[in-house]
Amino acid sequence: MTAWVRLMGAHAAMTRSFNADLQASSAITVTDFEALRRLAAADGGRMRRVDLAVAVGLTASGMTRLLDGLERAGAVCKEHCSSDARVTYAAITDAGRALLHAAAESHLSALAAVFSERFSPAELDQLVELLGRLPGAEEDASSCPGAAAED
Amino acid sequence: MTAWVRLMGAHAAMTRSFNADLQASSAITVTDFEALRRLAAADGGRMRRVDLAVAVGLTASGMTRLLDGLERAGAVCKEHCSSDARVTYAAITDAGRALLHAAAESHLSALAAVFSERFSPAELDQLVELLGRLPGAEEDASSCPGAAAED
DNA sequence: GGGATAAGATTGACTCCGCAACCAAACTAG
DNA sequence: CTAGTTTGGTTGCGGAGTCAATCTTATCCC
Repeated sequence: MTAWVRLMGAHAAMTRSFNADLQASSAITVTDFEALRRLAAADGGRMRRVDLAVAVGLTASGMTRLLDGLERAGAVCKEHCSSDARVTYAAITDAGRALLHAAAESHLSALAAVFSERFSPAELDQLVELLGRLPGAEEDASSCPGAAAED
Repeated sequence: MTAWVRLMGAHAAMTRSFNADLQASSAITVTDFEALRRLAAADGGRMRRVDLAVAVGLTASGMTRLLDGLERAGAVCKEHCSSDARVTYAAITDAGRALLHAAAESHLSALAAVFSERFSPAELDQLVELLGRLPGAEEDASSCPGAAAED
């Protein structure tokens, strides 16, 4: 139970801190950042909205709202799938990549600082491995098998 | 960075799941639960609102709102401090203890299940220790030195 | 083919909670 | 004693994200 309490505390504190930084420097949230990062890394710079949602740990409706914001900001756009009219892709735009790049600069170094000043590389590996066993973690680079649908 | 991503994912998934359970069984959230737990464990069943806020990882305003809810539910009440008119204590009521007890039944076992089926006791210790180094964790049983004010 | 069922996506209403601004009480000087 | 500063606490406003309901398109099965 202590593990859960500490995880909650760490998440709350770090999220608040990183959100404040990102908000000030790029007007985005940590979840926005994570979504952009996933899109930028995805094949073709786009993903189905559902897949993106589970990747970043949101529900489908949460993803709709998050993408509303990013779309208003011009960072992503919708693309339709010709083979299945139900799906719409979220695709990162050039402006979105620029935004991500600008935000990454300070965010990634802040992130690295927090962890590297507290853990040795071996300990960090340990932590990553242990966290990966929890539900909802490990939605990493996998789960994109049928990513090659057309337009 | 993977550690941060996994922490976010695990937090999102587990919070949603636990919240759903607690909401259904006792009409409270995981944060409510944590606050009640802290109060029940505190000396005299009460804490200054600020101290409680940092203990559960909220801001002062978040704590005001959370306690509004618990007070409406009759689970906590306010107590004034005679030696410092600024502070109000949050004190757990008998109804609050009953609520906590009822909620703990299923919540703690769900919690134990999630962790025990994924980690050995030694690994769990490891995880607790590593998480404890992160900012915002470790707001545990310490930090209540001057808890013996009057009235 | 034609109706049930499922999957992707969106919307409305709601909760939680943070920030910034604020008030009041308490220390700290000059 | 009075003026500034700090600390505890609350409130207006707004953002983020959930759930439940809904709509549309696919798929399954007879």
